[in-house]
Amino acid sequence: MEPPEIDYDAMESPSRQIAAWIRSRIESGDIAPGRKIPSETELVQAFGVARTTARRAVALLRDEGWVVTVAGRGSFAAERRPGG
Amino acid sequence: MEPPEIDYDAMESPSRQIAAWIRSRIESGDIAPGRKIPSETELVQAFGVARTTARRAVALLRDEGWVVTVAGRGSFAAERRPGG
DNA sequence: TTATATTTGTCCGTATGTATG
DNA sequence: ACATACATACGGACAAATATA
Repeated sequence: MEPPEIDYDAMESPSRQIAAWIRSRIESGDIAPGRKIPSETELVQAFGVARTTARRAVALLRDEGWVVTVAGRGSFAAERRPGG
Repeated sequence: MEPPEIDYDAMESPSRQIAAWIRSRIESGDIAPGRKIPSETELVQAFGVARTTARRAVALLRDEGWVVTVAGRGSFAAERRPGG
């Protein structure tokens, strides 16, 4: 699935737009539970954003319970949906 | 028994996946107490990983008490299970 | 004793990925 | 945006321990 372009005129921040895209991939099953989501570097390249922005997007998903982060390895789709 | 393929997108690191495979062989009795586990070189060939990774897998099992290592000879399934 | 092969031990450096300040 | 640290993996080189011919 191709990442959408960031809309810098939108009310939603770039980091939230990226988070929403990853979240939709998890919800649709494109990224199955326990599977790796794109790395920060890959998000930077795919969306053309700063690393900080990519990190914030992943942090949002982590705070929401959508992903689990393992230091040195990456972030992975949670085994169960938040509130599931 | 054929070694499983390493899943590089899984949450579990390659070294832990290899350790889990060896551990299961010991637990099932496939590798009896005192018997030799695969050498680092054999693990490298079987899983297609670097020796560093194979060594880490064995080190994990050693730390957990599943195997005993003898320099120049190899690693062997412990006589008794960890915590047994 | 010497030589060779196997296996583990110990370094080196490079790359990737996340954590923290 | 940057620097540093940590975790993990890859690849290579050589040493030490062990076993066998």
